[in-house]
Amino acid sequence: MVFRLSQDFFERPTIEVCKDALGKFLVRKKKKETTVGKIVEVEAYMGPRDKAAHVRRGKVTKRNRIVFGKAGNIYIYLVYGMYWQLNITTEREDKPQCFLIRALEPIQGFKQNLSQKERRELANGPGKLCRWMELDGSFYGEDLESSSNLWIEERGGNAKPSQIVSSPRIGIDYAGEWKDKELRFHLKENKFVSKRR
DNA sequence: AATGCGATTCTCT
DNA sequence: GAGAATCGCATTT
Repeated sequence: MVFRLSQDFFERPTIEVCKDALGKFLVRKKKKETTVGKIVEVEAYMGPRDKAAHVRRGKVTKRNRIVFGKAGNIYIYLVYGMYWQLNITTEREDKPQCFLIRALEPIQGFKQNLSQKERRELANGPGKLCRWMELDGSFYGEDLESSSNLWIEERGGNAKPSQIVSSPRIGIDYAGEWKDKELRFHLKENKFVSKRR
């Protein structure tokens, strides 16, 4: 059975949401076609005490304000002047946390004559999956429970705990003692996880 | 008003 | 493995 995840899925402890998000399907309805990708890699950002998080120090800014809102909304921002990063808010308003989607296994919405390698390269990174699905700042604050353009589906079958691998997060070496915490989760031996270690 | 850099990716070596 | 691309935003002056 197939159904869209509602807010109560996201309004839970971020690490649980991360693990349960693996194996779910991100659906992006464009004007002419619909793209679908299986979520295979995510990272948790644990709020003000997390030195890698944008909400560290607990200060609300123009960029991070949506993280201080309710769960199940899109937090999307630009890094390095060119790459969008797709995050989803979790927990209640008093816990400004979120998770980053780092890689998708493309399921639908790409040329059928792609080579295995080309399909692997389509969404195996947080910037690349946004480029593929044409996600940008216009999606800031989008509500996954009610949006007609973007949502997450369960299609039966969740990832078993034995299939989930945890590791340190990517690209946050500045985060002090938070640098080594295993807050990155991906599906074991999945060929579509991002390259960087 | 100015500065410095990033939750990345690509190219070249 | 190193360096460039490229700009909005947070922080400092």
